[in-house]
Amino acid sequence: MAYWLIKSEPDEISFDDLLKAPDCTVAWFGVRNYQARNFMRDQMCVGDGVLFYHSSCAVPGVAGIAAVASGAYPDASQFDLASPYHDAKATPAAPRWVSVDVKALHKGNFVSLSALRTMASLDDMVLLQKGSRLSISPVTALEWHAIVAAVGGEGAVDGVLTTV
DNA sequence: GCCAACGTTGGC
DNA sequence: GCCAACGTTGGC
Repeated sequence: MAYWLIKSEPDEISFDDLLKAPDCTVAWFGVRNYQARNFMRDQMCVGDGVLFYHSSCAVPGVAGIAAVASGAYPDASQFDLASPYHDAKATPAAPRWVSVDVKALHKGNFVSLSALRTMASLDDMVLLQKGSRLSISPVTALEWHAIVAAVGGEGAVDGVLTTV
């Protein structure tokens, strides 16, 4: 059982989009960073908790709580010539990039980046470190519980995430 | 739009 | 394997 924060530009996929999707689930594709890929490929498990973060927008912050809903599988967009995520060096026999499915669990309070920065328990959070650009970053249990409490999602999340 | 920080590429 | 140049991220 692990916890993660994933960044999305809300213009591309917002937390509301996730809630509107079938089964509140979307494929998380387009990650083109090796460290983030390795987290998905090697460590993410079904039932892990996910903080869904809106980046590159007017008010960045945690927009909702989600869960990992699949193991890693090849990201189809790497083979798609028409996709901005196409990768000429990837082949179906030797894929480079992976996706996981992400399922929305609860939308509560929006917790802005500036609010996160005021929370003492988050001083060491990867997201808040200077120059941190990882689109997927690990979250400690302490950080998870502090942010879920700020979102107001304890009830909705309790018992939903599985123990792996 | 600016710019700091970081990742990737490619020549040597 | 070094490292300069370049591209990207993302807050402001």
